[in-house]
Amino acid sequence: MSALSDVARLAEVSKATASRALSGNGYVSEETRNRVVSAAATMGYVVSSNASSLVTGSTKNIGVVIPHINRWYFGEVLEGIETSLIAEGYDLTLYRLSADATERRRVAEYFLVRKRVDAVIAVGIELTAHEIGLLHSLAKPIIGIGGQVDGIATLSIDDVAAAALVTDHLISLGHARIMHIGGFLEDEMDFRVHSQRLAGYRQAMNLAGLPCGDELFREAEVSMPGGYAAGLAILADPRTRPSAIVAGSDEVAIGIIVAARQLGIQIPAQLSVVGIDGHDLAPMFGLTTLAQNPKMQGTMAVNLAMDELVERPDRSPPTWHAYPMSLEVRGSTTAPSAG
Amino acid sequence: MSALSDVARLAEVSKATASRALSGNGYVSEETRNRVVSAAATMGYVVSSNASSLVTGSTKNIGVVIPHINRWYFGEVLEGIETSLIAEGYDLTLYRLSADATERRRVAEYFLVRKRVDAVIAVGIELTAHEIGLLHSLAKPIIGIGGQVDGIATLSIDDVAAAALVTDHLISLGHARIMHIGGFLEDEMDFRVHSQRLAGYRQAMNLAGLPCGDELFREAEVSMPGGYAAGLAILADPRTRPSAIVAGSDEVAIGIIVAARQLGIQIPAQLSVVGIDGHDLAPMFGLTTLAQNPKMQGTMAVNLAMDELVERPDRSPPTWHAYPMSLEVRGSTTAPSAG
DNA sequence: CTGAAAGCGCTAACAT
DNA sequence: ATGTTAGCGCTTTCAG
Repeated sequence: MSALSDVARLAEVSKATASRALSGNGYVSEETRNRVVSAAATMGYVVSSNASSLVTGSTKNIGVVIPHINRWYFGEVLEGIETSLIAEGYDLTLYRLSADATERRRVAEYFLVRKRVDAVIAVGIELTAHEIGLLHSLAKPIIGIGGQVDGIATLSIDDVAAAALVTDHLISLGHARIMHIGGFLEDEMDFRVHSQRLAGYRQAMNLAGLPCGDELFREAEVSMPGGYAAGLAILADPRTRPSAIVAGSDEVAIGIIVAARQLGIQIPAQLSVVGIDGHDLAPMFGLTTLAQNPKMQGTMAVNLAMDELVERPDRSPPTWHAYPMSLEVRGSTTAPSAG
Repeated sequence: MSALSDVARLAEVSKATASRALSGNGYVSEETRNRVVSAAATMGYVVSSNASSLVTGSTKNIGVVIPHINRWYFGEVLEGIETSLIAEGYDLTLYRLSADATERRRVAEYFLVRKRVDAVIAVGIELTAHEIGLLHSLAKPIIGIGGQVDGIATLSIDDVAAAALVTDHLISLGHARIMHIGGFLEDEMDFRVHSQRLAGYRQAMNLAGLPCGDELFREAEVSMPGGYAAGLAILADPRTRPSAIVAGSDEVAIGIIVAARQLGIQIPAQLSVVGIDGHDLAPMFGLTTLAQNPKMQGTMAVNLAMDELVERPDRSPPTWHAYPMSLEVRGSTTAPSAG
């Protein structure tokens, strides 16, 4: 496990010159550089990031805090982050944050603060003022994905508008009895995504003068089995069945579709279902969805983090970054046979 | 950003004593320890892992190398790893390894060697002899999940036996025309999982004296859309349609089921499908599967890594770890109406 | 039980 | 353009 001093000795230069030659900081003659580089190569030398970080203060490592790994949206975001980070020469240290308050404190106060990371990307997690203060006091950039938080730059779609958009789509097809099956409103971790989508649905329904009371809303676990269970429960009775459903997420929507098909309900002839996300399984299930690109969100978050790292290592006023991708309804839903 | 010296000053002890009090190494009187600990608490002191690692050589960080993040199996394994690692007080640095050789080299030789990690867990990736030699020469434990590799401890199911088991299950139900839809055999990253499962299928078919030629095998992308596309292509023509399918993975199996249902094929009356994995969506799609528990595999890999870290920091002969969980067929498939 | 001192491997002034 | 020097923040002998 050779050290810089070994390389320097072999190349017959000082440690300082070897360091400059390898890192590219400072003047080194072409010839010495070559000598050092090839010396390093023959010895299989790689810098100790610990030693380097200790003196420079930069770790070339970014912490990603995320509530789930194996849910489609989060997996996509994570992949996007990973790809962009590697391309920038950064490592990614992963912290899955559960809803458990104790564990959360531990991650925030202990793991993230150990000088391990240069910046933090929080996905789908509404950081507390205390957590943000902590990171801010360490002059560590924080980027949020999936919602808005005071004091930090965040990247998100407008969930209210998105839900309103898909609801409008169903209304324009002539549906009148439209249900919303969304996520549990008390899910404490996220950026109120579920309640905002519910609000968007209700906003569109109210504007159209259509009913959207509690009997037309149901909470489900944000997953295919969650949507499936809700679908079975709701669609079994033909008399109370809605003609269309706005699902809180594509995973829920797909679960509903599977349940509907199992009950012998024709889609879209007897039931229209729309979701939000742009899940790659949407075409396979004939799902109409409002497409966003979570992988791209991950990439953008990395870019944002890089900007903050480079341009404002000192704290300056935070910016709100609206998610600039265009959202468009993908897939089509024919008009209902019975309104 | 207080340092140990600040804590020491506040507690009116030396840096050495403060270090001992906080880390628990060495003798410190109860009273001094309390003084130091409370001083640290009031200052919000957290050790610099860089400085600490630099002198101890241990990073309390484990590198996880994985080919995909957003595929069910890999996501589950990753979650298991993450949970267990956090519980052990370790961080997890994530490296997604693509099939691209250049990128792979870079990750292996650069990222993993920078003294950032104490050990490596490779999931679904067949490390090359060179890569293993590299890690070995650094005395870094490596654990593999999902296959076997000479020279390192690995955790895996017996893919041949698993595929034979589900195939036998179909044979015992009276099926004679059984197809296998598996992954691309040339997928260079993995531990030959696909070819081993194909071998297991053929072994069982041969033993039963049933045909299993090339016309009964088809490669598909290991995903739901991959299985869906293969299913549509294969099941469209009733004359060539098999009565049962052994899918290479549950995701493929679910894709096939969705395709079959879309084609109006009754499952299991007209077609039986079995998979391997124990996907949590299996019940929802009425899929019979051979259950393993990838999340548990992740946990076990962490335990294994911990053992190696603690018990043999020096290199000693590697062990093969067969995956000890019992595999059982879950779900049921009724007998075929037409053999 | 506690303190002084050395040094992990590197980078960044400061000299030359 | 290169070398010398002084730490980065911590752990760990070695004394006491």
